[in-house]
Amino acid sequence: MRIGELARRTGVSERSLRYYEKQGLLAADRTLGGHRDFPERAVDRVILIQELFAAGLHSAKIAELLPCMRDADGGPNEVATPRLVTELTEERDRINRMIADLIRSRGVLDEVIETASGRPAPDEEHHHA
Amino acid sequence: MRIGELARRTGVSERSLRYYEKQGLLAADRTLGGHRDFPERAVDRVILIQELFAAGLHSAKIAELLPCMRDADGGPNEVATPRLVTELTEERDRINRMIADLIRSRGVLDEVIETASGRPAPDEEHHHA
DNA sequence: GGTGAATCTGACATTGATGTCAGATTTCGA
DNA sequence: TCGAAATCTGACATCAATGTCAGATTCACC
Repeated sequence: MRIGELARRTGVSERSLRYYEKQGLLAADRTLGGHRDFPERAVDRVILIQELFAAGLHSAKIAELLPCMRDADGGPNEVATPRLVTELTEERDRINRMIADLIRSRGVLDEVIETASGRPAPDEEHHHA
Repeated sequence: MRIGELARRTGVSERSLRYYEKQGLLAADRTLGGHRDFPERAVDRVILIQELFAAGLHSAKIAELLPCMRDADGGPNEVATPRLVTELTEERDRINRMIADLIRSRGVLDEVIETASGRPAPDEEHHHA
C-alpha cells in the first residue's frame, strides 16, 4: 500500500513514516517511479513502533529490537545479542520505574481532582499490572 | 537553604531549579546580595515537580496545579477551577493510557529477552495499581 | 580586607521526533 | 494524453527541559 493509506490506517503522519523508513524501522519496496510500497504488515509494525516510542525507546534501539521479535509468520529473524539483552533489560527496568512514577502522579491528580470536585475520583479497575 | 544544597539533596541540577523558580513552580527568598534562599519544604516540592514532569505534565499546568494541593500544614491554598479540573482529568486519562501502553511495551521487551536468554523473564510482583 | 567557593544573570546549544513548506516528479482515472 | 491528486526529496522550524559557558557579584571564613 502507499504511504497515504498507511498514514490513514495508523494515524501516523507521512512525515513520520518516511522518518521510520530512514531510521531502518520500516521497509518499503519502491515503484518504478520511486514511490514507497508498503506491505500489509506495515500497519501492525507502525503501531508497535509508536508504542515503543511512547515507552521512551530511541529509534536506534528499536531498530535493533525489531528483527528479534517473533514474526506473525514464525520465529524471530535474529536472536538478540547478549549486549542487546542487557540493554533491553535496563529499558524494562526503566519502564517499571516509569510505571511506578505514573501511578504516583495519578494519585496526585486524583487528590486535587477529588478535593476540587468534592466527590471521590472514580475507583478504577486497577488492572493487574 | 541555598541552591547548591537543594540541588544536592534532590539530585536536580541548579540550572533546573532556577528554571522551576522562573516558571513559578518554586518560591525562594533572596538574601541581601540576591542569592536564593529556599525553605526546607522545597525538597519535597522539587521531587514532586519531577514526578509530574515525568508524567508528562507541562510546567504551566504544574504551576496551576501546585497551589491546589493539600499542604503539609493544612489544606490547599486555592481550589481548582472547573476548567483546571477538566484538564487534570484529561491528564489522568492520558496517564492511564500511558500506563497501559507501557505495560504492553514491557511485554514486548520481555518476549525478546525471554527468547534470547532461553529462560522466562522474572515474574515480578505485579503490584496492585 | 582578602580570597576562594558559591551564586547570579543571560545567552546559546542540545535532543529527537515531528510539523511544514517548496519545488519537482509520479500516478492514475477520464 | 491531460490534469488533478499523490508522492518524492531536502531543508528548516518547533517544543520544552536541560546542559553549558562567560563574566560579574556575593558569601563565608581567615
